[in-house]
Amino acid sequence: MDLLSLRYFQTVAKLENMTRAAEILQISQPAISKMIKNLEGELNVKLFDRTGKYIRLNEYGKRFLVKVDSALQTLEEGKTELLDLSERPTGTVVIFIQAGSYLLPDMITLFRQKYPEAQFKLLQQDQEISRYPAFDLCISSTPLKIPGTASTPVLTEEILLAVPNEHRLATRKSVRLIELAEDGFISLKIGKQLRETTDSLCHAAGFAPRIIYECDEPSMVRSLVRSGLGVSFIPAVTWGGSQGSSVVLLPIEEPISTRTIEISWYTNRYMTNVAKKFKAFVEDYYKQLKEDKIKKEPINPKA
DNA sequence: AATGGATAATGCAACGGGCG
DNA sequence: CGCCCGTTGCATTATCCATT
Repeated sequence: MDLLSLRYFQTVAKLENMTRAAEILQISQPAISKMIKNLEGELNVKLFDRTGKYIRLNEYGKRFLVKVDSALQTLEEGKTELLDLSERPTGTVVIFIQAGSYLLPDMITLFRQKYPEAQFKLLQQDQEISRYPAFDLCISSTPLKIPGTASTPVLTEEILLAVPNEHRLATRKSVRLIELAEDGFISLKIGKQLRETTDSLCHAAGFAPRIIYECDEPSMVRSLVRSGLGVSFIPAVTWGGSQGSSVVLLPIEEPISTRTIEISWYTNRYMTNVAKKFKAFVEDYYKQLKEDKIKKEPINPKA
């Protein structure tokens, strides 16, 4: 008694006609006849009454059909349950976060509204981690120098300059970075990717920035900037739009100042379903972020 | 060797049209 | 109407073949 013969029996029992059952099951009619006979032999009881050229399900057959129906249905349910489970992913995503860290809580919150079973483990750059940490996904703003990884860009954004309202450049439409050579900068700590990016921008402009405040967190940079304590670099999209009424954001004309956020993963490592879903979600999130940003504008209403 | 399938042949019973 | 007989539809049996 195997699944095949049970399925055959089920079809024959419902139609009470072997020929039509064979058509539906896409096998020859004698094959059905043989199957049924084998089944009856195994059960030691006839399942059909044969009267002339017709067959009719008898009492034994009826009883057996009830069981077969429920057994096959249980298996079907099992199948869909597993499918559900794989589409509604569970498990932990390990994320190595090198850039855009302060957006991550929002992303995770949104993602977990859709997939509540998903768990996250975050690795941060400043923690003591090996050179090639084990992660499912990495979010960074400079190309990841880890062998065996692939990546895809999710967002390219302009890096703007934030200056206090009363700053001598506040009414300008745009600035050249070299004009800020003598200004005091509020910046992230060394080691943060944005800091490295902006340092090299300054270097390209021909000066080393004078850092007057060095912060751990973007939020700290932003509040110091709002207080008018210095100038700072602000990524146009990921650090949000306006920095408050006391601050003016200026595009940098030269050098061209952008950064690209990308998401990376190990190519030889199996990506779990939940990681796949999150990756797609992150890509979408940044896309949405940029679209929302474009709708707002202009950058410097005072200019 | 066992299994699952195909084809051809066979046998049975109902159907249906024509004829007495 | 009722009977006869060819036709049709169907299950079964026999044999064979491919796959495992």
